[in-house]
Amino acid sequence: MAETRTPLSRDRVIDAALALADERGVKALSMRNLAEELGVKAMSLYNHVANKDDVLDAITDAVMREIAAPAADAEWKAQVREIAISAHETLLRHPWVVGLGARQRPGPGLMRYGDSLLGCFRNAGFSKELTYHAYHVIEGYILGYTTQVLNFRAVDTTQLGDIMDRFSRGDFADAFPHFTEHAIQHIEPVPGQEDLNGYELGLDLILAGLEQLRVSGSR
Amino acid sequence: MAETRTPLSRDRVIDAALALADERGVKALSMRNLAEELGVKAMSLYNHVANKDDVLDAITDAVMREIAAPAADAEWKAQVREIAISAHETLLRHPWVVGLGARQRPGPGLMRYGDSLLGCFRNAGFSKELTYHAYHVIEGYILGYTTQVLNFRAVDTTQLGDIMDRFSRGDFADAFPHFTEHAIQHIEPVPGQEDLNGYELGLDLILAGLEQLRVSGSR
DNA sequence: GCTGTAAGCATACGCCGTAAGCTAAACCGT
DNA sequence: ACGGTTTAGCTTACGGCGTATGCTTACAGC
Repeated sequence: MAETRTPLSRDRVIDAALALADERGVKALSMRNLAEELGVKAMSLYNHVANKDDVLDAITDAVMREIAAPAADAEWKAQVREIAISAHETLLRHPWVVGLGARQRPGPGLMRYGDSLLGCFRNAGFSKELTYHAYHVIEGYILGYTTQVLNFRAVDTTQLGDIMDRFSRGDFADAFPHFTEHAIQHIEPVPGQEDLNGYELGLDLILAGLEQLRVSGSR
Repeated sequence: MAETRTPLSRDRVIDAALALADERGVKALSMRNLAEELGVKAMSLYNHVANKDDVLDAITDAVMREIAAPAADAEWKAQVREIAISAHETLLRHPWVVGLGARQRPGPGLMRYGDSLLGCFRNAGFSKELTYHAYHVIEGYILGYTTQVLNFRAVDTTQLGDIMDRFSRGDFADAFPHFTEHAIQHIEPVPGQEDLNGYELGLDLILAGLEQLRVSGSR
């Protein structure tokens, strides 16, 4: 009978946008596609969101909310480790987030995430100044390492195993032997190579370094 | 008289594209704008480049060529340090590069850069496996930390000191005290806070950690 | 001088974000 | 019950984008 469809709302728009970005990539997230997904025309969306940037801000912040908060009673390194691993996994699950760059203003999701990370340091006795830098170091590492993993995945998804062939064939071995060696490690992982997780290796090394600064540090 | 303009060439197109991206941002780098900059119509560019992605690949690789190669006789940590700092500065000089993500195929500039970095590790006695991970860790850190700095700059350039006011006023202090504290450190740097360079602090901490793995490491 | 080829150009297609104004339905105080 | 106001959604349109297609012009080699 009456084909009454549920009306739009900001939340429905944002949810659909997040799903669309996850399923078809951020490039397919246009206002027209998003509207179609909702059975509506593009301009109708503007009754519920300010503009596309507003949508991007909102879905980014929604992703940040997925990052785990640490167990409150754990030791600081374990807490930061948990957050960092959860952030890594979350950003891998929504590969388009890191490509968006920083959205204009921090939303509540980002603030909650940042606050819990910063809290780990402060509660462990890190000084204000050291916390400031420790936060940037960890954040940089999480963001950068994750971006690299995603970049690599995006490249080999997009056809072009032919560049891999060129490495395997040794086309660049004379000019760039180390780079060739590295490329081949990517192409033909040796058994056991991925046993030790590169992300956690770097993470633990940073945590150990920060611990040293903490105990040594009036700073 | 004969207003004979110098003809187009791939290099002229790429050079102009790099200049345009630096001067007006990557958003202004459209085929139409680029053509106009060269006194030509958009489609003429396609006689010299395959498509826009080709242009982006090329200017990205050109930037990579600016990163310094390390002094050959230095100790490995000093070498990696020099590369990492040069990479950081180079990427800050061309703020659009990190926003482009990984281009499809590595060009000679990236290969030379990667090869010299990997060479530092291999020549210092790092095993193949440890080098593989050390490279990712350092690369991730460089990329991520630099991206953060650029994100922060982009945000405060784009108007919106009003969000800063909200932090200064303490609007979020109850819900997110640590994040508020951190935001205020950004807004009102304490004298001496920037004396210690956060980037180098994290970098040295990673280098020290890698050194430990190197000496301890059969890995 | 003729001809083949390459460089530059004009036009056009299907995308994009969104400004402006329209219509129809829902809600309101009376 | 009714008139007026608000709202949600739609239509149309503008100026931008990357680039496919096919034309014209100029020059190179014979």
